[in-house]
Amino acid sequence: MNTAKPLRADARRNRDALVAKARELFADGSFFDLRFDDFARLAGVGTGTLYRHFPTREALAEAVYRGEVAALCDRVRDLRAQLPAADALAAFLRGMVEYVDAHRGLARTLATLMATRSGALAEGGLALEQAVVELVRAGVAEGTVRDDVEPSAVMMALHGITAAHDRPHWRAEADSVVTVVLAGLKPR
Amino acid sequence: MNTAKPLRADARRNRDALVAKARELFADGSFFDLRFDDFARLAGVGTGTLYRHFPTREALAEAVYRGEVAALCDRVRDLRAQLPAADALAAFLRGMVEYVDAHRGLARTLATLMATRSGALAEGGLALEQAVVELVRAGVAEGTVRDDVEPSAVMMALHGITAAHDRPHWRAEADSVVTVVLAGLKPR
DNA sequence: GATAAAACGGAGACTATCTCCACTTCGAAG
DNA sequence: CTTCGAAGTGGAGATAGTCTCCGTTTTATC
Repeated sequence: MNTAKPLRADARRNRDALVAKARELFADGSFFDLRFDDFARLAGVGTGTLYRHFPTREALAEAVYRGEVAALCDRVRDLRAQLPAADALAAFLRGMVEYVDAHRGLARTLATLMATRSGALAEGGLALEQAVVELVRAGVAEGTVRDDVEPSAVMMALHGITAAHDRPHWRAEADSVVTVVLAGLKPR
Repeated sequence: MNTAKPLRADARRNRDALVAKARELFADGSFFDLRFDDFARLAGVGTGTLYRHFPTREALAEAVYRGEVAALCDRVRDLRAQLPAADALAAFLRGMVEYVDAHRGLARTLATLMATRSGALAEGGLALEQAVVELVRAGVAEGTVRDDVEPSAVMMALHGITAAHDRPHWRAEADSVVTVVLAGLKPR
C-alpha cells in the first residue's frame, strides 16, 4: 500500500507530531477554523515543515482520517464474518450513525472534504466504499438484498447522513434514513 | 416574504446585473473558481457595490438559487394537487434527479452551501424542505407512506444525492437511491 | 568525525477578501 | 427646472491567510 517510505527519524517525529495535534483539534471541531500556519506552531514545527509533509489542509485531514477509516473497514469485515450479510449491513449502518454521533469532528471533516471534492480522501474513502459495496453484493448473493440497485447507492445515502450532521434533530433523522434504506433494500 | 424593499433605480439595476452574471457563471460551473473581486468587474460594477449587495459569495449564490427553489416548490405543489401523495413524492424525487442531472452547476452550489453551512440558503432551503415534508406527511395520512420515520429523512437522502453529483456513475446511483428510499417508505 | 543528503523553519512574497470614504447619481420637494 | 439630502458607487489600499524560498541544522553513512 505504501510506496517505499524510508523516512528520516526527525521527519517521522515531526510528521507524527502534526498528525497527533490534528487529531486533537478534530475532537473539538476547531480544525477548520484555525489558520494553517498557526497550526504548525501549535504542533511545534515550522510552517515549511508543515507544508512539506501536508501540502494542503485536506491532506492533513486525510492522514488523521486514514486510521479511522481503516478501523471502519475492519469493522465491516468483522461483521461480515460473524453475521449474514443483510444483518451485517444493518449493524454497520446503525453503528456508523452511532459513530458519527460520537465523533462530530470527523463527520464535519468528511462532509467538508467531500464537498470540496479535494480528492484527498480518495484512498481511504474508496477503501470504505469498497468494503460496503462488497457487503451489499454479499447480501445480493445471499438473496436478502434486492439486486436491481447500485450497491454504491448505500454510500450515497450514508454521505447524506454525515454531511448533515449538524441539523437539530440529526440523530432521529439519521436513524430514519437508515431504517428506510434497509427496508428499501429488501428484495420485493 | 420581502421585508420592505424600496430599492433605488440604479441600485436595482446593479443588483440585477450581478445576479444575471452569477447565473451565467453557474452554468459553466466557474462560479466557485472565480475571484470574488474579479466577478464584480465582470458584472460591470465596483467591488464595493458587489459587497454591499452581497456580503458573501454564498449570499449571491443564494440569490440566484432562490428562483430555482421557488420553481421546485411550485412543482411539489403541482404534483401534490394532481396525484396521490405517494405518487407525487415519487414523481418529485425522480424529477429532482433529472433536474440536478441537467443543472450540474446548481448541484455543486447546493452541495457547497450545505457543506459550508453558511446558513445562506436557510430561507430557500427551508421552503423546499417544508414542501417535501408536507408531501411525506400527506402520504402518511393517506396510508401509503410508513409513519414511523422522520419526514425530513427524505431531504437528507436527497442531499446525499446532490452532494455527490460528480461521481462517475452518478445518475445510476442517484436513481438507485431514489428507488431504495421510495421502496423503504412503503408501510410494512 | 567528515561529508552529503535530507529535513527544518520562519521571514516575507503573494493573493484573495473586504473596508472605507470621497465622489456620483437619484428623486422628492419647491 | 433647480436644488439638496439621501442613497448608492467604485476602487485604492488595509488586512489577513497561504505558501515559497533558501540559509541553517540534523541525520545517516562511511
